[in-house]
Amino acid sequence: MVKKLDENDWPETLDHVGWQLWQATQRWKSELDAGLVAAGYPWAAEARANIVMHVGRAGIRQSDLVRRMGLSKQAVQQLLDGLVADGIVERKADREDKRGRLIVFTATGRRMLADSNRVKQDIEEGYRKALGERRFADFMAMLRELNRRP
Amino acid sequence: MVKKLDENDWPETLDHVGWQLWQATQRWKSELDAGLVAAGYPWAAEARANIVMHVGRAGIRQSDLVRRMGLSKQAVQQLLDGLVADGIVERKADREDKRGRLIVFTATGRRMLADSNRVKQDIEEGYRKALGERRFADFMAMLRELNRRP
DNA sequence: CGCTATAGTCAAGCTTCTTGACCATACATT
DNA sequence: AATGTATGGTCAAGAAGCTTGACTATAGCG
Repeated sequence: MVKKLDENDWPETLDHVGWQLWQATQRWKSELDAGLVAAGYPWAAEARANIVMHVGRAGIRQSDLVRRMGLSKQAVQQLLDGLVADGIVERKADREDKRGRLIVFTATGRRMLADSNRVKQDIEEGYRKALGERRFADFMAMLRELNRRP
Repeated sequence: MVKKLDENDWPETLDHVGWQLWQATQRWKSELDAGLVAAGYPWAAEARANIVMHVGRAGIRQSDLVRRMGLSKQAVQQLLDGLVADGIVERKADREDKRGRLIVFTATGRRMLADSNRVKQDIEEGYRKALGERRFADFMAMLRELNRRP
């Protein structure tokens, strides 16, 4: 008979904020991936898809992407190469800085943005249902507070 | 003059649960890494360090690690190889299942576990201070609720 | 003007994780 | 007991993801 591990059998070290946060994030990400794959973006689970959520209607600077994502600029560059090849974004010259490149959505990209917003709303809906409107609002407020700390 | 992006200038798509969760998790992880590096484990930021927090005093099955970490069994195996080489854990035969291998801490590993628990408590202390005891408890409760959903 | 910081590119390589093929033990069915 | 299938683990090869190093071009400051 194989010993079955149950909830209380796990090592005591495990129940801390970090683990709970990690689990929640993993879960959110995999729900997003599943939703986008279902919406017709089979590569949604790949690394370059992470960039999409950082590009707004106004476009974003490559160097700002680097800061937001916590990756090297070369990594971001490579991920962007992929998205450009997919026809999701394109690099435009930045008028205010000749060194810069502005990343903007193509028509396909705008469609994907809309789709992914829809998926995100669906996921969030699940959170609201689980916690209730009021507590969900509190939850978000606390997350923002934690992330804003110096 | 380079255009400076401020808080309100970010694309509207960004302020969702997933992003906040991702940020919080990243931050927690990097605080843990920094703490462990400071405590004398220079490889704390590397992938194999993630395993340590899953090994309790009683040890854990390799296959249970696989389930908990969301990686392939081969990946877990490789990470474990690293930890064994570091002298942090060892593989023992599992008496209840001759196929299984039990991952247990060495003396060095137990020391690291203690150190990392200390670091985690310090980090959590920061969260408690930021939110207050009461709200932090709520926060954890909500995280657990979200993670327990079917 | 010259100096330093910033934005981006190209190339090479390491780390991390995956897939595929495989062996041994366990468990269920008959 | 005999057989089939699921589970636990290993070995090997390779793809994905990210890094470091070396370089070019523009910006901004003294």
